[in-house]
Amino acid sequence: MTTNARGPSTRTARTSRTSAQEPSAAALDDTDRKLLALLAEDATRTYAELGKLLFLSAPAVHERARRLKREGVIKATVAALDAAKLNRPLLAFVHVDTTSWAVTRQLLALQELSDVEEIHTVTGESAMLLKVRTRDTQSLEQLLARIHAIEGFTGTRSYIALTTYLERGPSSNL
Amino acid sequence: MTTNARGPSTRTARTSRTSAQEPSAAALDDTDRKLLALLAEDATRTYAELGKLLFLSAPAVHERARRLKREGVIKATVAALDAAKLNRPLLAFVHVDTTSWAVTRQLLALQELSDVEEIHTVTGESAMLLKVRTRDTQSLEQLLARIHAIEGFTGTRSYIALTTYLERGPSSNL
DNA sequence: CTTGAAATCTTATTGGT
DNA sequence: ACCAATAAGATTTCAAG
Repeated sequence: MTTNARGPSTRTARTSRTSAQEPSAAALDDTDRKLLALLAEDATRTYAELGKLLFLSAPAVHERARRLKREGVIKATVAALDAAKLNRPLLAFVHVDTTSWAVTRQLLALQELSDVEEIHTVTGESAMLLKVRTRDTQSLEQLLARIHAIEGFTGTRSYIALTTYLERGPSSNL
Repeated sequence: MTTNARGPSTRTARTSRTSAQEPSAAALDDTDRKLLALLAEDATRTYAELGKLLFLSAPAVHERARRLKREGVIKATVAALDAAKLNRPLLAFVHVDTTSWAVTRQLLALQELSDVEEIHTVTGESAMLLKVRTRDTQSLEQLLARIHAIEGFTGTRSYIALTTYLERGPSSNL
């Protein structure tokens, strides 16, 4: 009988149907979450390196990664670009107050603009929230002018970011 | 003499010093921007495939990608995770009104929480803006309670996202 | 799941145009 | 600056325990 240094009773939570998860939520064990955290930080690591960090073999890591991609937990592997280096140092959050929800469709046309990073409908006094990144204040003004050209909203309020202390994607809890 | 189908006079804007760019901005030509857009969308493509799309050879693409990483335009290559699959379906933007800037330091401790995705100081009536993603409204309430435990702020206003129509990172203009 | 190994593909480099 | 070809390395897949 061989002693297993990395835990003989590693239960896989995936196979246990103890609690019915929400429809869109995936069943993940601690190793999955640790792997996701590592890949969310740097996806260029080799499976051998990941295996070392996770105390697993390379093929095992590969299989997990494949499953997570297939299940959609990993949506994509993308390059994270530096906005400042792309001549977009000005980050702003724009609240758009609309009178009717019909205006929403008009605002969706803004996703064509590369200045616009996020478009959400939100609760509260404003109906929509935009995260935009422009070259300078003039570019921001042009964008606001374009929004103002659309009929059916009360106005906009812009919050310009002075310093960004943290900016990352969704991370797994562990 | 051979006819070059992909444009014989492809000027490289990199070598021309026509306009003094801002210190942190990198000099990029159209091919660079197109490459960045492709990598920002899907970084798992092979250099051969990228070469096809850019009408370049694999080594040429590789050299450009290497330079862009070295210059910091490409900060990292990361896995984009699905927040809903990670049991974080609730997205909210929290405006924090503070009386003094000294409170900023306290709020920076929040970056330890995996719920918090972004922390900015902003102009306008509120001093700080947080982008948070929680499992449910109760988790959001706990987070807000933690913020309220800090002294020296007027209050918070939360905007809960109902639908996210667009969410992407910084993209290159072309 | 692990180990080991083989096949395939990608990446990195060299020299040449 | 790009291309072609080579060399090196990684990923992926398979088999056996």
